Amino acid sequence: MFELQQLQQLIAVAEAGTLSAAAEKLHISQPALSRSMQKLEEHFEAPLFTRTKNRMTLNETGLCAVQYANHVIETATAFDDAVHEKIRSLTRIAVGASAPGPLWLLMPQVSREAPGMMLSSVISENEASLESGLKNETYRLVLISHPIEDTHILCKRYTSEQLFVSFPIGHPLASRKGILAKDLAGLTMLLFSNLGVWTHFHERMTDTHFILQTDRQAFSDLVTASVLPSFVTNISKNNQNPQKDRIIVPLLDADAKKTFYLCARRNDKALFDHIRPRL
Amino acid sequence: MFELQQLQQLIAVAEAGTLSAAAEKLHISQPALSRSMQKLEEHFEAPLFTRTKNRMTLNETGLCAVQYANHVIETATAFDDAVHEKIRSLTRIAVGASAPGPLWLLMPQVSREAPGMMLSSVISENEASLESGLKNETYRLVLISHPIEDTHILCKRYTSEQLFVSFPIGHPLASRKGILAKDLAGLTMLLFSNLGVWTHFHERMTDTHFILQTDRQAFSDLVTASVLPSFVTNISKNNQNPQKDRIIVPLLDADAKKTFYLCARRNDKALFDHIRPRL
DNA sequence: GATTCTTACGTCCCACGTAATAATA
DNA sequence: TATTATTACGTGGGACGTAAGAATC
Repeated sequence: MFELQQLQQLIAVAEAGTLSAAAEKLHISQPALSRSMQKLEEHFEAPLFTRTKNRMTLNETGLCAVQYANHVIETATAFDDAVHEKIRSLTRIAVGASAPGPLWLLMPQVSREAPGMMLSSVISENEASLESGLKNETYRLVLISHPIEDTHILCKRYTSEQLFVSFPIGHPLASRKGILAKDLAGLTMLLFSNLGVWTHFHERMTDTHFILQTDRQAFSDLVTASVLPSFVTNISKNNQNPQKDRIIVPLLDADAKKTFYLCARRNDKALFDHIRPRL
Repeated sequence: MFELQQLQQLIAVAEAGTLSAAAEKLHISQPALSRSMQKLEEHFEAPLFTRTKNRMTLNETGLCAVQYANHVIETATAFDDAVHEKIRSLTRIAVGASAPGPLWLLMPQVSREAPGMMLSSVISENEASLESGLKNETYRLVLISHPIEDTHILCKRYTSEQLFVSFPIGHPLASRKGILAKDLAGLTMLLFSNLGVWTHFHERMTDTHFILQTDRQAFSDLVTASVLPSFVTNISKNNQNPQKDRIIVPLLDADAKKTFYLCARRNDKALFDHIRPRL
């Protein structure tokens, strides 16, 4: 049987036009490539090139072979990719979530339940894409703010997250027992980006000015260093170093509290069951 | 890149169940196969088998790989076949004819015009299949008893063939200047098989008894040795050793004379034009 | 003379088979 | 004990690169 390498070389020669150029592209010597093509011709017991003394051109057979060779290489590459992807899917747990907070709770638990596995996570405000990502095996676990009704999907309440506003001591609103989003009109606030579905909450607050920070550490430093109010949740309060000199006031709007659901495919029941809700 | 051979080996292992059995089937040693599979695993940087001390079983990745590997091998085999077929079609001239006589005239001409090419010929009474065979490149040349009207097909009168009956000297009908098929009613005749469209002629002669001979030499010997009448044509007269002690009488039926047309695809004009009609 | 392909030649690596090892049924 | 897979080891063939040759532009 011929070798895949020979087909790749044949294609390279067809693309480069000359043996020399193809050999250079393939990082082998011209004689090596010459012999390799001769071997291929021996295999087929027919010439693939018309040869003059210092020129080699694909003949009709060769052109036909190049066409098919491309197809073979494509198939072989697809094989390679598919197996690698299979391996990745068996050694990696991808988690999708529509908010960072619940994800902070979940990831350590997954890590504990699946030691040695590579973990990756994605935050997206698009819960429909997370749901379809779960179904098409892009994600093994998904956290979203509504349950999925589907016989192939396992789903349970995982945790709830409540928004607060963090004011510096002495801020006019710091003394309130609770406030509404509209009370923040006219203020300038610090906002961490990539907040998943929470994005929808502050998108409605068109009268408040937000300074967006994409870097988590920079955001944290800014909060401590400035007197600007920022958002906090019941989860982020516990997961980050506590902010001194700050008063936390709950947001009373209906959509300032969300329940997140953990979802997995039915065939992943073992992993799903091992992960305890954090209510 | 991995090797096609490794994929074939992987498939063999999957089918055989054990390395030993697969190695035997592949005519290589167990250690060689063991190492080859290890190489494949190295390539993927992941195990394809679950191993106990004296047992090797495909794991989920391996099973997945086997599936895809089958597809790759199929594609590679198709490539091999396609190129070989291309080579065959470029080194062989297949001729289809609806009668042996005109073919006897044609083949030496083709041989002279295409030296070094492999020649093959088929005789068929089904002229429609010959025509479609020409169009789908099964045949490069076709001889049939009617012209083809098609812009993609070249067609010209090639030769005519006239039937005679060969009688031994002294036969009651031997003195006739000409006879009709119905005059042969009640006689027993020698008939060579595989006569293409001429088959239709003697199929109508239900009152004549035919002794069929499939072997050309045996037929010839029988004609010389027996006193039975047989068919002859203007072409076979010249192409075979002349029959001593025989009188030849022309058949006067309308369909005892046929004109044969040489047909080729338009893109084959060079070959077509080089072949002179034999009228 | 520069380019291009082929042939010749020497080298080195790799894949093989044999043999030995280890574990299991 | 027979079967099965892996490891160790020595060998031979093959593919490579360098160098030389031949022909063309």
